[in-house]
Amino acid sequence: MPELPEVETVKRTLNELVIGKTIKSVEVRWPNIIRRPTDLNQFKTRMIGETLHDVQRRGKFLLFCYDDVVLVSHLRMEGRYRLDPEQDPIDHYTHVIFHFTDDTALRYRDVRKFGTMHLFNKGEQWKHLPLSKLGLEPLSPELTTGYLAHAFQRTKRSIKLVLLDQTIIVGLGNIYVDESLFKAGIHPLTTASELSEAQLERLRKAIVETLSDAVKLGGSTIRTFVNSQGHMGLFQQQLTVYGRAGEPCVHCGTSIEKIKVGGRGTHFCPLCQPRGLENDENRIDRRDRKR
DNA sequence: AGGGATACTCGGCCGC
DNA sequence: TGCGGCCGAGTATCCC
Repeated sequence: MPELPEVETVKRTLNELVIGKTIKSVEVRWPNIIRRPTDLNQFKTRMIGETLHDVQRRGKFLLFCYDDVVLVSHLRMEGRYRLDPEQDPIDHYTHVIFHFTDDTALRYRDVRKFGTMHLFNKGEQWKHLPLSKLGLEPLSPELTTGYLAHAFQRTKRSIKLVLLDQTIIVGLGNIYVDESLFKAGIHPLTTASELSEAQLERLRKAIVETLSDAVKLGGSTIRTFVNSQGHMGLFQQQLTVYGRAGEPCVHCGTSIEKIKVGGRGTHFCPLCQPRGLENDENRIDRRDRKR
C-alpha cells in the first residue's frame, strides 16, 4: 500500500527509466481508472506526441509532466508501473499502457483496479481535485509544531484519523501513522486538539524521522510493493508496531495491541503509548521496565 | 456552514 | 469446494 516513501521510490525509479520518451499511443483496458477527462478518447489522443520531461510527487500522487499535459496518477493499494519491451506478454492485471516511440511501453498494473489517473493541461492540475486540497508535505520545513497546533486546534477527531487526513499533512497512510505515533509515544485515540506542546514536537519529529528512514530504505514491502525496477523496499524490517499485533514491544516487551480506529486496523503499544495526559518523565520511566 | 460519518470502488484472501 | 465478509485510499455524498 504505497504511502509517501513508496511513491517517492517509484518516482525516483521512473525518473531513471522513462525521461525523454515520446508517447506513440495510449491503450486503456479498464476505463474506470481514468477519471479525467471523462471522454476516454480525449484522454488517449491528448497524450500522443507528448514527451515526458519529469516525474514528480505530491503526497501519494505521481505527476508525469509532459510538454503540454500532466498526468496525475494515484497507485492506491497495489498500483505499479513497469517499463517493458513491446513484445513482452501482457497479463490481465495490466489496465493502462503508454506506448512510446522507441518500442518500449510503460505499463500500469493494479490487481484491485483501485488506482486513478487524471489528465490536465500543464499548470491546471493544482486548481482541481485531486491535488487542490492537499495539505503540507511532511518533509518540508513548513511542517512546524505551530502548523500542527493550528491544524488540530478545533477538531474532536483522534490523532490517528487526523494524520490520515490528506488535507492537513500528505503522504501518511496506515503504516506510517502507526509507526510515527509509536515513535512519538502517543496513543492513536488521543483527541488531536488535546495534544500538549511537547507531544506535538515529538510527533513532528517522529513523522519526519520515520518517513526519512523509510525513503532511505526504498519504502516498505507489505504484501506486494516493488519499485518500477522490480526491487522490494526494505523498511518493513524496521516496522515496530504495524503488522505486529501480539508480538512484544521493542521497547518494553508488552504485547502490541490491534484495534479499529475509523475502520482502520491500528497497532500500538499500550504501555509506551498511554492515553490521556501524561508527562514525558512517566513515559520514559515505563520504557524498559518489562524488558 | 462545515465537520464528521458513511458509501463506494475492487478482488485476493480468510474462515466457516 | 463454495461463499459471504473483510480490507483499504481517497473522493462523493449525506447528515446533523
